Amino acid sequence: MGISGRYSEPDELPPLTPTAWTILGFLSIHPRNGYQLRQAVQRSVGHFWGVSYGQLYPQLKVLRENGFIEPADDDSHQLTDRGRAALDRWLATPPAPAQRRDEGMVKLMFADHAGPATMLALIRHRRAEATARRDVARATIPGAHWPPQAQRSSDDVLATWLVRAHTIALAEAELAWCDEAEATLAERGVHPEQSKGKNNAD
Amino acid sequence: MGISGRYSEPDELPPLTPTAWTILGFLSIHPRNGYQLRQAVQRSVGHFWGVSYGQLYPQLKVLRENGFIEPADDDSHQLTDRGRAALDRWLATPPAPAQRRDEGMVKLMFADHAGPATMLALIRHRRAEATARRDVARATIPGAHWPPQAQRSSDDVLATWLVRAHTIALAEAELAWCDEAEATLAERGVHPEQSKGKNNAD
DNA sequence: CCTCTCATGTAACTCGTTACATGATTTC
DNA sequence: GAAATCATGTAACGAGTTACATGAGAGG
Repeated sequence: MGISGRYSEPDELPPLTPTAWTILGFLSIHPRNGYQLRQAVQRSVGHFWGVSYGQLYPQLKVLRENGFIEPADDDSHQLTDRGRAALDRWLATPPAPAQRRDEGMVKLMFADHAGPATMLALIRHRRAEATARRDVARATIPGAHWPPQAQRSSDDVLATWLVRAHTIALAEAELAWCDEAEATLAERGVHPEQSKGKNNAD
Repeated sequence: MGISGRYSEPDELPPLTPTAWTILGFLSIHPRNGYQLRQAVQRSVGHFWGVSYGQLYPQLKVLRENGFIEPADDDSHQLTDRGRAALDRWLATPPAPAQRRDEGMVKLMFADHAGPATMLALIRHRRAEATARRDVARATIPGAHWPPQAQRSSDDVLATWLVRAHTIALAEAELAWCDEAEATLAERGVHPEQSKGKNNAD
């Protein structure tokens, strides 16, 4: 609880969108322009947090109006003290429950009706996506994300390592589930070659 | 994918929202009214697919206008043949990529700056949510979801079993990650009591 | 010169949620 | 007869995406 610092407004946070806070977070590592910001988000948290240009520039404006960021020497945006303090308070509040929107899982829910081929196709689609996610995360070299002049030593590496490990762990769990699911289907006599649709490669 | 039947429109799907298709999917199991529909969705796919009342009734209307559902004897909605055919085609198309909106992970990304206590709090919050998810899924008895008169025997059970297994698998992976994360923090001598670290290499 | 990447923005739109409004029926 | 649950809807709002518009600078 006890935040002791006093700023122009008390303990409460301004009602920024989660995306605005995310932007603020990325700027807390080092100043960037909008374009670099977008790239950094895509690269590091891309598959559990998206920021489109349609959001990015308006939100940057909002952050500027709140006095949380200011223009740096070059054309990049940098955190102000107010911004840093606000970010800290945001980080200390419990996160909103994670949301998922998993259409593939919904389809699976009804796919038995459409036939085992459809079911298998869904599982393989999922496997392909999980594999890609895992491989991208594996290929990521921790600590090599940001330009050297902005390195903030081992702590940053820890955070990115945790995020990366999370991505890999969930992807692997997904893959294990795919194995299990396909095995269960096979057990029940369902095989890829059998039945209606031969699935063209997707 | 050889769908041979001919309906008033050719192979292409009408541009329904994913939510509308989901509703159609649930009605393909057995007729329900809006209220029951919502409950079923919440219970079975609640944490990767939400349907609010603000969407539900308008989408039911859309489905009705498309001739995909019709009123049953009681006040429930039931699938038409057209509806069933459309559902099958939808199921056969590749699912949209799964989306996530995981604020907790984003916070973690910047939490080292705010201090190890914040980091630990985030991990524990995540652990609590994952535990709850896993336990709810575990407590679910497969096949007991829907009224007996509508049982469609083993296939439906398979689908729900797969979904349930998926939920449990991902939740457990999340928990394993929490263990690992906390262990890593402990290894580095990071404990909740320590306050904000030294940063700023610049 | 043309194309690609960098860079910044806006307008229209979609999807979805929250909060509200209403009333019937059941249960205590 | 009060409260809870069942049941159906709508209006206002919010967040985010897509597509568009524009232009600078670099490299072929």
